[in-house]
Amino acid sequence: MEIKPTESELEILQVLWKKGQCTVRDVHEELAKNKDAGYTTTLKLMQIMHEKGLVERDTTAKTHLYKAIATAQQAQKTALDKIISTVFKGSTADLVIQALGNHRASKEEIEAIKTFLDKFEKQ
Amino acid sequence: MEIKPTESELEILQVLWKKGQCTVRDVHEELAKNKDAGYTTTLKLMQIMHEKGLVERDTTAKTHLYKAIATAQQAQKTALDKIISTVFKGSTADLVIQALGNHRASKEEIEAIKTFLDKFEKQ
DNA sequence: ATATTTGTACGAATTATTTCGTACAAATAT
DNA sequence: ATATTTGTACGAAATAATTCGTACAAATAT
Repeated sequence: MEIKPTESELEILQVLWKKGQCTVRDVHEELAKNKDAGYTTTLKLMQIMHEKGLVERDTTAKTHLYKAIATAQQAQKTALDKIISTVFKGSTADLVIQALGNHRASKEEIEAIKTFLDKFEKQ
Repeated sequence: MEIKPTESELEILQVLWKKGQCTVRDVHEELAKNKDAGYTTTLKLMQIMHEKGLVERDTTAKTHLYKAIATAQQAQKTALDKIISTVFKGSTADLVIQALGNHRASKEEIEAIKTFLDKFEKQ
């Protein structure tokens, strides 16, 4: 399934992934920490996301509850596919090496990756 | 330096990175392979990119020559920073593992990555 | 019971992005 | 010399994304 949220929609999805089911207010409050926009803006965005099928909602109660439909994993895959093809000439290895070079990972992270690679190689 | 091209601008940058200095026609012809838009559309975009400082151009001759200002590497860094923070909760390791899991790399690529990690770890 | 608060709906303004037509100059072909 | 082709400039339309005001209903507080 293709998941192609806009910039602002992604901000909202992040909150939903982190906190699970949320009211508009929950999301808005969270966004307000780093950003400054009106409540109805968030509401409208979430309504649009619902129309687009990015989120599902429970309208049983007066205060609606929203939930992301795609998992963070799916969004991660889409985002990776896109940048690998647009800025990394299709090379996953390039991306990995850049990523490790720029954002230095901790020893534990490096170990985790090596373990992963070993396991991977055995197939 | 922050490099934040739009979707279409990125398509143009890809061509410039691949081919180096280009005329509008060069770029347009390349884009036309996968996409279908008018010549003046490409021209206009490249003019806007010039205004924004994404490309530089040589207007000595009648036919102008364009060149990307940021390197592909810089754009790669920006793109990585962004998705690591937006979809990978800040974890580079998560990104690397996802990337390797989804798009299986060849044995050579995996070796390259392991070598890189070893070298990296020694510091 | 009434006023205030908290919520949704939705139209419309604003801003960003993309697309293209038209004007016109320079170069090239006939 | 003149017509055609190839190029830039630029305004403006079309589309997409974001923001917000206003209306109104339900819940809560006074």
